[in-house]
This record gives sequence, structure tokens and C-alpha cells, in this order.
Amino acid sequence: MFLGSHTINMDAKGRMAIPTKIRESLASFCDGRIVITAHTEERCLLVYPEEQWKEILPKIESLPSFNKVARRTQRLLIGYATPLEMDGNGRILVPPTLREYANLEKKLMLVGQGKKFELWSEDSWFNWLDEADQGDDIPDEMLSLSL
Amino acid sequence: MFLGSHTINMDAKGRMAIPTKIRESLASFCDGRIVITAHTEERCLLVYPEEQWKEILPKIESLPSFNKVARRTQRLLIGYATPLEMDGNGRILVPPTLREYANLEKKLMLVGQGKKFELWSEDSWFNWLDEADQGDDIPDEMLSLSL
DNA sequence: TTCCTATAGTGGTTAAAAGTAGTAAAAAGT
DNA sequence: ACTTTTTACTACTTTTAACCACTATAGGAA
Repeated sequence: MFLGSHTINMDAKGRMAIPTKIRESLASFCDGRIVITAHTEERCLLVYPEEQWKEILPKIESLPSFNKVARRTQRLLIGYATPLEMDGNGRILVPPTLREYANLEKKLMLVGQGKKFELWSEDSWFNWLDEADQGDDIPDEMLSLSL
Repeated sequence: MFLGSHTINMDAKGRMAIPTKIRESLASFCDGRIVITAHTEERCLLVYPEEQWKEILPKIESLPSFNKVARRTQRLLIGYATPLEMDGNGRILVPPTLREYANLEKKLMLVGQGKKFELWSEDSWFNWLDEADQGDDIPDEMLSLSL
């Protein structure tokens, strides 16, 4: 279970050090093998342990190819998906195309989301925080949710 | 399984170097023999391993000839299809008509899509990314999809 | 509280490999 | 037969990735 958020510095070569505690969970979960891809709804990245990715991939593949929304989802999730491993120092190298997609420069934000992580540029994260939810509808599943 | 995206420079002669990792998968899949053709829905190209192409070709051929949409699909997919092999340096030469169809100039984007690749001009790719989904319906398969 | 040690995080260097350009030879078309 | 375009091969330059070393920070012990 991935929880909590961390700020991380990416170096000039696009390498980012995974915080040690997360590194350890990843080592036990999936031998450090992760898949990183694009988030379809916001300009940030998704970081999956290999196992988790294997579960959702078939669901994405089976979406109908002649529906525009589904095609967009497939294209982004599969098209940006990249398997990565950590180097000897526990760092991952984020591929240039993904860096560009999520506007990653130096200051990053790694956010635990249960079975996966989200990786944001710090700027984008705070911009998103400040965005007001303007009249979007609350789904039925949330109407009876009590926290 | 083809995943991930790469930016590639096409030279003045219309040659593009296939990234080494992909080159290796293609070598094992289909001896480096690929078929490249037009995508019917967007102005980009489709790159199939020969095997995959052989599977879908009969399906395209058997579409009803008196339906306009089907005819368009046939005309584009079959009409632009070109078998290609890599040269000694792992490059392919993209035929001029296909370059024109997809507006390929210098900066290209090669995007893995499972059993095939898509090849975009970088400009077109980013334009497509920025396109807002304007009121297209979300297919039923996606309504309960949790990634 | 201060110093020492251990460990996480950062940056740089080097060797190998990948990408780019150019040239020469062959083929096709005029 | 000659010219022009194409293809294949070779050589060079740039980038990548792995490895190594250093710095800074945090924690523990004296």
C-alpha cells in the first residue's frame, strides 16, 4: 500500500532518486520492476508496480478501438508505458517523452495512491490544488460516502 | 508487446533510425520485416510486423465494397500499405506518399500500441494531445473502469 | 551538546553503443 | 549512353548508461 507524498529533485539527466522507504516496498512488491506511463486526465504520470500494471493492461487493450474516447485512453496509457528499473543508487531514469508530457523539470512530487503512485511536477501539483471544482457532478458512489 | 514512445529524427532522405530496443523486438518477431500504412482515423501511420499485417489484411479485404466508410478504410489501409526492411544501420526509408499523408518532416514520434506502432509527426502528436474531448460519449466499458 | 558514523542523495566521468552524415556504386529512367 | 536518383556501406560524432566518488544530513553515542 503506497501512501504519502514526497518532493524529489530530478537531476539534469532526468534521474530521480526513489525515497528509501518506497524503494524497499517496491523491492518486496515487484523486485523493483515498475511501469511508468501517462495519466489520461491530468498531465502527470502513473507509476505502477509491474504486477499491478499486468492487471490493468488487458482492461485497456479490450476497449473498443473505434470509439474516440477509448482510443485516446489506449493511446496514452499503452503508448507512454515504459518498464523501468532502478540503478545502483535507487534512481530511475524518466524517459524524455514522459518528462515532456508531464512537464517535469526539477522539482517533482511523488504521491502515493494505494496500488500506484502519481508523479507530478511540483508546479502542476500546486496549480491543480488551487483549481476550483466548478460544478462537476458527484458520482452516485460518493453520495453516500462517509469519511 | 510494443510499449512506450520515442522521438526520432528523420534525415533529409526520409530515413529514420528505429530505436535499438524496438529493433531487437522486430528482429525476433518478424525478422525485421514490417508493413507500414496509413491510419484511417488520424493523419498518422501504422507500423505492423509482417505477421500482424497478414492477420488483418483478409479482414480489411472482406469488408463490404458498397459501404462508403468500409470503402474508405480499404482504400487507405491497402492503398498505402508498403513492406519495408531495415538497412544495415537499422533504419527504414519512409516512402514519400506516406510522409506526405502523415505530414512527416523532421521530428517524429513513434508510439507503441501493443501489436503495432503508430508513427506521428511530433507536431501532429502534440496537437492531438491538446485536442479537447468535446462531448464525445464515454463507452460503457469505461464507465466503471478503475485504473 | 557535540562529534562521529552511517546512509541517503547528488554529481561527474568514462566506455560502449546508438544515431548521423557522407560517399561510392548501382540501378533506373530519360 | 548519360544523367539522376536511390541504396548500401563506412566512418565519425554524439548520447547513453553504468560506475564511482563525494557531500550532506540524520541519528546515535559519548
